Amino acid sequence: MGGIGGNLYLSMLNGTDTQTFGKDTDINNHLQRRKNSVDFKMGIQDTRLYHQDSIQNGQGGSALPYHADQTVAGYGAQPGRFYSPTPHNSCHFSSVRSPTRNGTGQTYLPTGSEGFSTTSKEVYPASAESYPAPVQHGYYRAPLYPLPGLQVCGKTQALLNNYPLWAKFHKYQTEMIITKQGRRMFPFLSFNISVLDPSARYNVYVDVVLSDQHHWRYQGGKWVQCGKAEGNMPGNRRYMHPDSPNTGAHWMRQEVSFGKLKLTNNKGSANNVGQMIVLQSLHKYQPRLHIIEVKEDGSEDLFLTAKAQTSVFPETQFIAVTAYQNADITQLKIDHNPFAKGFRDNYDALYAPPDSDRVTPSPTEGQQLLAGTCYTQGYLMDQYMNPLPQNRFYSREHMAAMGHQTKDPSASPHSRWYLSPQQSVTSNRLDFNSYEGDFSSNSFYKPFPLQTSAHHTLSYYEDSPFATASGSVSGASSAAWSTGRPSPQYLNHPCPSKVGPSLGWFRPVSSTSPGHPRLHPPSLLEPLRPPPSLQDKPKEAGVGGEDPWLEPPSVKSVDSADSGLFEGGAEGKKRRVSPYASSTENSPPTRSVEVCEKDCGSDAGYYGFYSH
DNA sequence: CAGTTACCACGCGGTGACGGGCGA
DNA sequence: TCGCCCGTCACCGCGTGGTAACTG
Repeated sequence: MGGIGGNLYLSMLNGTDTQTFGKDTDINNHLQRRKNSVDFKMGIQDTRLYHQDSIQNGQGGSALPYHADQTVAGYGAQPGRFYSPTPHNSCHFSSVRSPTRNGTGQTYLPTGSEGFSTTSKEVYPASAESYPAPVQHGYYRAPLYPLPGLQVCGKTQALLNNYPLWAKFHKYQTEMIITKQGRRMFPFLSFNISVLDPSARYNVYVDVVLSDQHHWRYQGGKWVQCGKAEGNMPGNRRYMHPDSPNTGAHWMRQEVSFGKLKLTNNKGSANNVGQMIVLQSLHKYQPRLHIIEVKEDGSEDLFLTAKAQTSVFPETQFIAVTAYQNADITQLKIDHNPFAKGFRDNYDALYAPPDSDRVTPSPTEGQQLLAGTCYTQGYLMDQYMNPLPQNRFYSREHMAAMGHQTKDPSASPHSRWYLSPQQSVTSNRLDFNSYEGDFSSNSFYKPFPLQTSAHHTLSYYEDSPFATASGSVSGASSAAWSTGRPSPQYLNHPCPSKVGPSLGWFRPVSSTSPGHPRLHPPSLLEPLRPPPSLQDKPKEAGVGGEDPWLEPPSVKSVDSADSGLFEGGAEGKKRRVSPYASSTENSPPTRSVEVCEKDCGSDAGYYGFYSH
């Protein structure tokens, strides 16, 4: 077991700033030293430090060494269980972890006894029925996990970066299209990995296993089980991250994403076998993240393999389909996947259900929001918390009328509330070789201030808007929120407090709600809270009225012209500015730059994620 | 009839060709 | 005049969901 003997375990989540504490006094001392550590404060005020041993003990482990560290945090987690169900933090996780539509055992619990094989035998062994969730899930003690989408296995922490989006899909039972030529996942899997040995080498890969032994069918607006799953499905079900093998430092340095992973139903496909995972339609699958230490030459050592870490995020469960069944899922995909933008403009008019049935907020709802906030574009952002279709609610003229500088993404005082960590992705993502270089050059893409790696010392905070405890954020400095990790939505995750304003997705876990006096000095987190104008806004009612912590219903993202790729020249002439080059001019070197230089020396285009 | 497949239009970014401005 | 830099434009490829035709 990879426990650390009962020491409280604090991590900045980026793995480069992890410390262990033997005593509470150590924590307090550390707190003094690290006043600005938002993560840390979260841990303190919620007394939800990671307790490795407890976590480990909660797994009900396996005799197999490999699975000894397998983490199934959150599996079968019941509403309010993932989070501390304390009054001030009454967890709305239930709204995230949707119950199955048919009431059957969606929260199928892997026991960790399955192996790596790609055969059907790796199906989670027991039936759903055999897993009365309250007993089966690995973490009975709720408070141990302060962050959804975070899993600690052994020493390693894996954070599901786009957790909110996954959760949003999960709420409606995620469907993933599979085609013969392979279809990318959306949302895709993206993790932040921490607490690895920086010098050791690891393979990081994802496999997809059957989530249950049932065949599913969509009937009457619900997914219902229908017969047994077909076993012994041939084909690859493992996708090795192209950077593998690589050092722990490498994996921890950047986000590890699997955006190019493709799903196919073509069993005989010999092409791109390395990039494709073969699945069967109408079966429910569970992706798993594996981190295996390997030898210097990259080969897997039996002993090291035994220490492999596996993380399972139930929210990433999906049903493979050849055509979308649930219109809600279709709508979510259209709304969030930038490649589906072509379906956004007329979709509402053609297909939109009544507002009350909408998955995503109606224009009316969106218009209630402050305009002009999310000035990002494209896939990466959408992947995290995409705005609604860009054109849906706010025309550029409207934005201008609202007094926002559409040319300056950071100009909006509220923009950072909608900024996606996916922007950071552009500078901190590990995905194939496509993350080529510096996308953070524009000031808009400053590293996320919570990073405390060697690349980003706390001094960063001093320059960040958070250092100005006033909470007033200049447009320029607000950009600091635009990138990096961990994702704001983790730091401020869900747990929409009943007393709190909307935008719970961005609310600090810490609560300043009545009855729960602040246990800490003004936190750097506080500026994270939405500005008053947003706070005062009535809670958005999505479908079901419950994911206030997700992205705001309407956010204006911008096209390239507004994304900072262009800027006014000295002569007022519109001048194209390379998104990759400006860092040398006005922006301090960013982490991504370093990463770029160290790793590949190429530049990471924003959309480079999709480079081929 | 349910599920699968192939094709479609769409939006987007990347790329290269082309031309204009500017300095040597 | 030449070379360089930069901006504009068109084209291309990719990935997307929709849809009709096909299949078992």
